[in-house]
Amino acid sequence: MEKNNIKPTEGEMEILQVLWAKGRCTVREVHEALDKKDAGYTTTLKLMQIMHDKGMVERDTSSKTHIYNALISEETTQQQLVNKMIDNVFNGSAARLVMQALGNQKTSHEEIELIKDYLSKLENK
Amino acid sequence: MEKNNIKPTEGEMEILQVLWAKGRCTVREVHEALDKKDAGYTTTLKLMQIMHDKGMVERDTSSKTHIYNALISEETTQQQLVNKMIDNVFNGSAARLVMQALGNQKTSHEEIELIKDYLSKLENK
DNA sequence: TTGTTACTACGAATTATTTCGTATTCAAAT
DNA sequence: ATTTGAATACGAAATAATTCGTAGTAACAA
Repeated sequence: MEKNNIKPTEGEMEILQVLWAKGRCTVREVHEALDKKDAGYTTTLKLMQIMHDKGMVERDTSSKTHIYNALISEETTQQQLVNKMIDNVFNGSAARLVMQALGNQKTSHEEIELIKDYLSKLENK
Repeated sequence: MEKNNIKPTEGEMEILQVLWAKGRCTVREVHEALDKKDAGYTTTLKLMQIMHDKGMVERDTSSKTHIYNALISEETTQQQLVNKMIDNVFNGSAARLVMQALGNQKTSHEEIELIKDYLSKLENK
């Protein structure tokens, strides 16, 4: 039984996005990177401290300005959230999620090709 | 500008699932149908009343036992949630969500064929 | 040394969500 | 008629998540 109850909140997801994209970051860097800076700096700080308590991120406190780094992997987290959505929202059918995802979004031709290749690979294994 | 800020909570989603699957239902029917009956009957009741306040469901109160019915469509709701997830979790790439969804779930051969057909249709329009 | 600035720590207010207890009402059975 | 059972209404507690204010501290420049 693994410790797999990591369920980032919405606010935590925003921060994880930044950490995954940019790697090691200070709180300020994360805060600046957040699109919707609807909240103040200390809010971002507090959130990241909570994430640290939860073990989602690690931090280097050797200098005054701490450096944060994601500890949970992007892939694993995405997988968990997708599986949860398939379950909660699409009654367990991955295919229905896929079609819903592709139907509405304007997906580029290249992306579609990419997916078809991927599907072929899936079939042949 | 439409009124499109419907963001069902997790609890609300569970109830909507039931209503979408079974159509018009009493509170008791919904409550029984909920897998994880971790909460009592009045919790389900209260939740459905709140959903009514929010305009997510309608209800027929002509008899003592009220009959509830979903007002927001399954498709629209799924679409919103998927789009949100593409944004929040997959940095805007629908293709990455799709692959993640298919990679891990054991998707049947038929489902994959279905999706490939769907993609072909998408391309030819 | 003394300010000034940017940072962390952290308690607490605010808001959202879930949960339950209790009062009340209606209907059906006794 | 009275009791009993199942339903609704609704306030309020419990829990979760976000937000902010303020205090303290380190670094660095004047």
